[in-house]
Amino acid sequence: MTRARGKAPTILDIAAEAGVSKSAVSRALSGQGEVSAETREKVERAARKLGYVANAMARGLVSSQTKTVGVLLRDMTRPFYALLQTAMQRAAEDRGYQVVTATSAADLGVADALRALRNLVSLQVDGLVVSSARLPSEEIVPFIDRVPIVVAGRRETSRGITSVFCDDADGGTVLAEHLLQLGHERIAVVLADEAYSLSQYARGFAMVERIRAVGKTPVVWHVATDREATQAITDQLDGAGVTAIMCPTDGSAVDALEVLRQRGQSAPEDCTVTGYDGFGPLNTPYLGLTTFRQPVEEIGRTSINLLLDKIEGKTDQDRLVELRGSLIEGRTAGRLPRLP
Amino acid sequence: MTRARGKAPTILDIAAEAGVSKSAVSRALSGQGEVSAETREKVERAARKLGYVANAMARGLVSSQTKTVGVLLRDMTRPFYALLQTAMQRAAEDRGYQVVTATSAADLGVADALRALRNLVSLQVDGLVVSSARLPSEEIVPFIDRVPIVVAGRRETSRGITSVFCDDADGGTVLAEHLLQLGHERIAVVLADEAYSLSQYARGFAMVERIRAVGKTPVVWHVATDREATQAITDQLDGAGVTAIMCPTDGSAVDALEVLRQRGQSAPEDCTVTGYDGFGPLNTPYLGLTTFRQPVEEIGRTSINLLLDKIEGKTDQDRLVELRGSLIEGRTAGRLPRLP
DNA sequence: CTGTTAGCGCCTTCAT
DNA sequence: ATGAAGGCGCTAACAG
Repeated sequence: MTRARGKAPTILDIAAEAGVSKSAVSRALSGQGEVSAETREKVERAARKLGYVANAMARGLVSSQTKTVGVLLRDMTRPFYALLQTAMQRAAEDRGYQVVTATSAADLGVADALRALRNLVSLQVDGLVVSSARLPSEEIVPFIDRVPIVVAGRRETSRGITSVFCDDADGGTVLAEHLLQLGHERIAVVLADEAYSLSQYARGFAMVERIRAVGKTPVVWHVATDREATQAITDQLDGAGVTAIMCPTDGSAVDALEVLRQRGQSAPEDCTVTGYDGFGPLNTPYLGLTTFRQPVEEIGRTSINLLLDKIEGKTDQDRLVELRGSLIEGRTAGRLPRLP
Repeated sequence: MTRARGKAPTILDIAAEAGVSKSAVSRALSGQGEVSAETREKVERAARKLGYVANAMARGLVSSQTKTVGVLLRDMTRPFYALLQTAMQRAAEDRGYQVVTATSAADLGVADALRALRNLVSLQVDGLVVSSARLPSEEIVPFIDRVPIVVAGRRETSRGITSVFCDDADGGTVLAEHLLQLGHERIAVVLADEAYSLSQYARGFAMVERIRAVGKTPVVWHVATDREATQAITDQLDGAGVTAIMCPTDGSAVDALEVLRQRGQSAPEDCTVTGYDGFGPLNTPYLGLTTFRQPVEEIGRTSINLLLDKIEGKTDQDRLVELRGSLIEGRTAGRLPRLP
């Protein structure tokens, strides 16, 4: 029942049209090898006329390089990954590579991630950027001697893997320090489960550590994921006597603000609230979140550049690149407010 | 300088390892054709042992179908496209297809979009979903008899193209009607340029129309893009005497709220504000935006399903699928407030 | 049920 | 500078 689709023209069709051999066409179109100006001209006209588009499969099959890098992302609906993707795309494009992205709809489970990874490898990508805080490194290792790999967004020390990530400990420490400077004595930290996100856990852990380091006792509210912050805060805010709530993401910080709002309270008058991320739609002056900005774009750009350097043999070294973010002083954190 | 990368094993290696012919291997691994349980067993063991991953290029070259659909998106940093991507990914996965996404970093210009489109075609995708409100249909047409195409997010009437989109006129009308019901007499509409976004323009236009239809005069503030709403509102709010501002997106609605906040005002007490989209991080009860929700997930899912139906020859018909969203009554719109 | 054979579209020596 | 020929890894007819 399908409408007859015109078979895509091949170099043979062009060769016939232009009255030259297929190798001449190949040379003219790929830019490799010598061709006379006249031949090139004829070939190009024929190609345009027939609407020729090279078959990347056939090309990749013989040349065993596809000028394509595979990117495995955890979940595109999170601004972090969306921005990462965009930054990578741009960086790759600048160096003449194409990006093929694989994601699972929801959070990528290990099995899904592996399948996606195999698909990418199957597509003969020249390199791989893996950014899925959940995929254990053991699963990645089997691929490292088949294709260069860069892990983005988390520290990865396996031999043969370069990783680019943000120093979560630094961010958590800086934020906690900021609140301590503001005079807060009793601070709640919403701590996400390690299994859910290494990064969220790391930054929260650093906050806790920093608060302890100055002799104060943090109030730790464990949550499975940052999306459950609302529930945790609602349940435990009363009587906790905290003057500040530190959240693992900007999204959960907004949730915290909502809990306060429902009680007729607001930040920072009644309680200080901090987030973490500093990008995306929530990064708006209207909300004015006090948060820590992750250098997403830089992570993306750096990842791609290091990967392409590896692919092109410009370097043989694995590296650990740790990027730092910066504190954003918004309006949701203030000096120690009156205690209830 | 590159570390020697182990050549990927081919079916020949597996055939040797398993002691069978390469076609037996092909049959066993691809699931096509009959194979004895014993052979299959041997082959699978060998494949696992050697870490075999099929070469999608070779496979696609001969079978001329790749079980891959290409998706061209305008800009991944916008939640709309990110969510669309995710929904498509999920739908495709459910039917055994892989999604290859192409985007430009910034807004996809026509030239970029075309290049990306060619790349996708070059990869021999079995079908294409195009979602770039800017790419003129003339540019798409040349591809329609090479590969099935679905346009997502905008109405497209060219022969051979199925399109799935949201009824922006309906959304704009519903929102405007809502405000009129609330008693607003003088309403500002922030209208984005048609060249920038057909959708944003269409919904704004519908708002204007609806307001006129009941004999009132809308105050139209033209902007090049929704991202410039802050400037436009700041410049023109004073003395405009409006009691409500209708914005083309939720992002710009938040910008409007910020303009009010800087004047010590707020919605809906001093001025009603509405957005448009109803998804992503801004869709949070804390903001409580009165807005119109676009059925992004549904657009994505439907697009993929229609595309795959076309690919698999289940249908030969082009369709125009118009989906409807729904009004979200938040807290930023209220009854006619006191006039200043 | 299995092995043999012929390409898929392209690039790449090798002659010319 | 150009054409002829071989093969990349795989599937899909064929025979057996």
